[in-house]
Amino acid sequence: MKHGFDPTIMPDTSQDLLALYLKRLELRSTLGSEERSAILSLPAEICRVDVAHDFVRIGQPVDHACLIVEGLVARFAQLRNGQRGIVALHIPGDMADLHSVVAKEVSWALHATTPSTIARIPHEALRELTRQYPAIAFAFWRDCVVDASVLAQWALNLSRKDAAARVAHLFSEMRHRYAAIGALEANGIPFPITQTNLADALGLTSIHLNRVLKRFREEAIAVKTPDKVEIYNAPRLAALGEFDDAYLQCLPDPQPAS
Amino acid sequence: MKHGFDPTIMPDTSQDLLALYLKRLELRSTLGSEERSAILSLPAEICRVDVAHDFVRIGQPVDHACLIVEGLVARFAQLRNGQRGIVALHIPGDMADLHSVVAKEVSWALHATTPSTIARIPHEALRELTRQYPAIAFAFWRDCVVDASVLAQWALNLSRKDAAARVAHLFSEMRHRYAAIGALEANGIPFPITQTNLADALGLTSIHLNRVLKRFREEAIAVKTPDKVEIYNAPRLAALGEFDDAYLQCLPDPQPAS
DNA sequence: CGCATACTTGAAATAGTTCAAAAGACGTGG
DNA sequence: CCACGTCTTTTGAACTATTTCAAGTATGCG
Repeated sequence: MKHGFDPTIMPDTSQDLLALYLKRLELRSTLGSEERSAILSLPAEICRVDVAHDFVRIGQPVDHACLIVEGLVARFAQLRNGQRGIVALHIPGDMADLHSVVAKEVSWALHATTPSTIARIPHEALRELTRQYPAIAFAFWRDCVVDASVLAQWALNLSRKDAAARVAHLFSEMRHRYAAIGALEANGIPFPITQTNLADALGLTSIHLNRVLKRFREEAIAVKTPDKVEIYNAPRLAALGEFDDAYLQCLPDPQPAS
Repeated sequence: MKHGFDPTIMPDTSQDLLALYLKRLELRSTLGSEERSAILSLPAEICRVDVAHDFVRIGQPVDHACLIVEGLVARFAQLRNGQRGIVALHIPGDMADLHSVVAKEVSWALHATTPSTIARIPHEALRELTRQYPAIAFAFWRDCVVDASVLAQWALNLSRKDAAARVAHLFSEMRHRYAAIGALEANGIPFPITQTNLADALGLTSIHLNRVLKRFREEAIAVKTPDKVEIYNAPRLAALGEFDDAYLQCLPDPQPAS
């Protein structure tokens, strides 16, 4: 396991995985039946990835994109000098590095914050689909644009909001995204990440984040446990973080997943 | 001029504009001769835009993308409550809102920080090109990905660097980008932006930015004037900002424009 | 049971903000 | 061409959010 992979191939479940991804695409794009079945026929190789392990590294050439099937994955931007920071978090259904299909060079790392499952989809298969179906090309391109939109929102948070608002915004965003894939839990969301990693993503020290979390706990707004965030006052959280879901650009809404 | 436009059509120069854009695309993508001439045949409507005026507004439906021909344009992310901040700066040759070709909703505003010239290219023409030429679809998609890469880098700057490093990084980035379009001046770069707007983009108060600029002036690193930045010590600036051009993802380099 | 990692808390230091105000640039109309 | 108002830049001083340093308490794993 020198790459941190356990590249067990499980072809019988790949339909399910791709259905997950298809559902994700259809959150934002309209596809015809031919295009749908083309997506569902993509080849996929399932891997388990270790926690705290970069399964995509800077500089390393890649010939596949990673669909998150289960778990939580952090995307790190990294400078040549090694300095790095989390710039995005990916949940099941996200194709974490769709960018790599068209990017010359991988300029980020992917890292599981909890033991996770990913599906590796060959770039060439994705490219072939975009050549055959312009609608799929648009859907991929659009998903990259939404990813950029999330990033822009995040830059806005970092530059203008204080610590509490940033935490509140991120919790609200994750809540919205988990809701979109039908994974809201009774009173909260899965969020298996350490305070250290969370602080990194938020541009805070873990010490300061800890104090903010303490405040949220004391004021019964939200409680972070190792694996999840229990949200007791979602409206308050959204207000604190000045959260507005427009930037996630979902389609009018095909009814909330029951 | 109720829209702040002066929609003078100058068809005779549109070849030049599109050549500018083609050159930009070819910085990162390889195109065949058929594709090249398709780009050069795009329809374009030239407009002058007033300084300090949003020529693309949130919510406003758009049916065209804006190619910056001359000047400097800021992209603002904006919340529904009106709070906004600069998340990107665009120089000539940039298609500032290529995203809008595939985005359902425009979630940012474009605003000229100096009197500028833009060319409006109809979405439908751009879409038609991507349907006909997969290579062009890849090139557009790739440019959006690079835009996201710049944004990720910027998020990293905001979350981990102090004021001086952020200023130094932005100056270094702009220098690199102006160099790529062959617009480096003798001892500096064009940068027609007020300290207030620059501070906004950097996530600083204009007061603090002013003190950083003073320091750079005193230490003979760089001097900001209303219209430009004179750079006296580019290596120092790059080191201070820990600038590493990899994220701009240009191709191996077709020789620096003389 | 012991070691490593994650979390929590306190106190001191500081980068950056806020408030306040003056001095310089620039265009407009008298 | 000068006076005026507006906008930008510059500077000072007080304040505060966040970091840094330091230490202690849980928690989980071999």
